Amino acid sequence: MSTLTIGQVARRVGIGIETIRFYERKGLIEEPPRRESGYRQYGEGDIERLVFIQHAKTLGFSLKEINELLSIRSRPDANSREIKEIASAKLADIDNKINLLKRMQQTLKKLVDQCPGDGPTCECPILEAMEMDDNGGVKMSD
Amino acid sequence: MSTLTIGQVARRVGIGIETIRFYERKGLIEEPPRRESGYRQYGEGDIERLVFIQHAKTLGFSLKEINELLSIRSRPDANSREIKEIASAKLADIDNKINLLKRMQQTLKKLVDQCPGDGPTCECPILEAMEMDDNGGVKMSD
DNA sequence: GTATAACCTGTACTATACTACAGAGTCAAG
DNA sequence: CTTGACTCTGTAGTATAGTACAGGTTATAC
Repeated sequence: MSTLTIGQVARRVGIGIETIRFYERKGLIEEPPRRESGYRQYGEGDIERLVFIQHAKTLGFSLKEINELLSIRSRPDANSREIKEIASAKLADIDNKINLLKRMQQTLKKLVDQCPGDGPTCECPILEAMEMDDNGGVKMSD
Repeated sequence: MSTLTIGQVARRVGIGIETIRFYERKGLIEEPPRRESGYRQYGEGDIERLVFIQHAKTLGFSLKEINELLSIRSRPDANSREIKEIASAKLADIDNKINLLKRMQQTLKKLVDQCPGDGPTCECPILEAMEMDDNGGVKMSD
């Protein structure tokens, strides 16, 4: 079985060398065997694991959560219910983030539309909204 | 004119004392005058400024951006166009974040729906999606 | 045989937004 | 006058996810 150096792995996965060592320190990937020189020796399994990490990241999982997913994945008696629960929680998480952002979007869009985009800032509805204690028709709280 | 201690300000605005000092260090609020003892003396203007900061935060502005908004606000010759530009940029920013999250949401929802929530993890479509190099109908890239 | 590319460890720094002390001094109530 | 609450400065830690060296060793190409 051929082995890969850290640089080859980095290029194949499309991440930085430092990132791989960082993941190792974080326990996301195992410490690989070393050559006599101390150089890390990786195999195809490490590539797969790193690709898994990248994919999980694009789905919104944090490194901590990815670590959990990985340890479930490597437990032979693991049930897919465990994975589904984590994924569902993440989905709820994403829903909440979207809702929060949508509220921000709505409020801000209203203010931007109201702003003439010219004239003194003392009449700017955007600033006014942020200055006001009780608010002129625009909700500011979460 | 009455003055307020940092603790009184913190209570009125609903933030921590340390946060106020942190904002001072960051230049978001000015260094207030001091009593002979060294105690900070705040006025109503400081309360308003801190409330402004809180409101801007709920609209999604970072402290750096809030600093910009504040400095524009305090410039007498400032034009509301400057504010509108910053707000529009932030709005575009929020739109992008929402779109990214929506893509995550879609992909993840599909996977969660496909997962039986029982059985071995080797058959879990969520894990499979993250493992695969080329993907089984589910897009993983941004 | 030498140049240089790649690798090693360890530490420190980036950004964001706080939060938590320690140790000392001050203020207000009883 | 004492006690406890409050405030001061300065430093360090939290979480997240890396990135960037310095200084030294090893591998590889010519």
